[in-house]
Amino acid sequence: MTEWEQRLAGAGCRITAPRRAVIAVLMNADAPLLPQEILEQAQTVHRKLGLVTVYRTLNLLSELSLVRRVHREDGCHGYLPASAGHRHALICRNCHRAVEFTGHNDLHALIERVEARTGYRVDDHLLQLLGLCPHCQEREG
Amino acid sequence: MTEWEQRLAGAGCRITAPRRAVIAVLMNADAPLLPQEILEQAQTVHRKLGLVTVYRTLNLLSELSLVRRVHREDGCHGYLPASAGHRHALICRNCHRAVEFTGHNDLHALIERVEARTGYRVDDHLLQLLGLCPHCQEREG
DNA sequence: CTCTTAATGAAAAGGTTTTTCAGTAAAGAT
DNA sequence: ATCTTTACTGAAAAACCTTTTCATTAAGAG
Ligand SMILES: [Mn+2]
Ligand SMILES: [Mn+2]
Ligand SMILES: [Zn+2]
Ligand SMILES: [Zn+2]
Repeated sequence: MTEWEQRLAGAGCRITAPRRAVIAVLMNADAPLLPQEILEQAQTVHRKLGLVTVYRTLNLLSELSLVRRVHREDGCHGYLPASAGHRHALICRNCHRAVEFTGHNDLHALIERVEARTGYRVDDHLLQLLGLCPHCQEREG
Repeated sequence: MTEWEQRLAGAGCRITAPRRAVIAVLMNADAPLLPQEILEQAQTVHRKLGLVTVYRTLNLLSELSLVRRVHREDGCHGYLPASAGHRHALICRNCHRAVEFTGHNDLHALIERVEARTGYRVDDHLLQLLGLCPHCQEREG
């Protein structure tokens, strides 16, 4: 039983074959995957898997903070395995490989300045970085 | 002729009644508007306006950096009038009133640290803050 | 093994955004 | 003011993405 499956079980959820197939695909993903892409890859393991179950499993894994949802310019949402704690995603705009980073200090300072200037109280944020990974820099430069 | 209309004309675009209606709504917006909301408000000025033209005008205004697109948790995109330069949006999660802020210094420092740690070259980012505006803090606290 | 009910998949619905295309009107030329 | 060109428009349809519904299945406790 993987760590993710233990977390599911701990939350009172059943460990089913469809969920295992989705988890197997997501756990090793190094780029954000769309629900449709997850379906196609996971169906090689569990042929009967349906797209609805992919969406339901993604919602479940998101609630457990096992995956992170990233916003794409085209309006779709991709999903990545998430380390524990509050992290953000940096995504290669060429090969889409993603890494996580913590922006805690700089972001906290920024948020305090903005709060002081605007009078707003900030309690959440959305931060994603986009660029070229080392590999794609070589191929392009 | 408004400033926005001058920018459109300068880009070689025609100033039409549908576009004027969309612009009139967006120019004075203080919260992100959905295309459907823009349609409804703009139709009080130009009855025949269609949703397709709202989308087309939003793309046009985005390209000219006259409006900024904000990402909503529900997956839709709202649109706000945008000041010149690179700004970000801070949105009240209660009344949705939005203000802009510049995150230049803190964000630049953060990005340099992330570049050094990951080897990625960062060339774009997505940052939005969410919280309570002063008005809604009073009503809630 | 039996039982309960959470979970599943197919189909349908819901919602947003884009494409198509025939008709319209903006704006430069006459 | 009228003509001409063609960018622009709106209705309809298509293309997507995501959620809801509901009859069926199977996980896992007892
Ligand atoms: Mn988004
Ligand atoms: Mn953060
Ligand atoms: Zn790359
Ligand atoms: Zn507010």
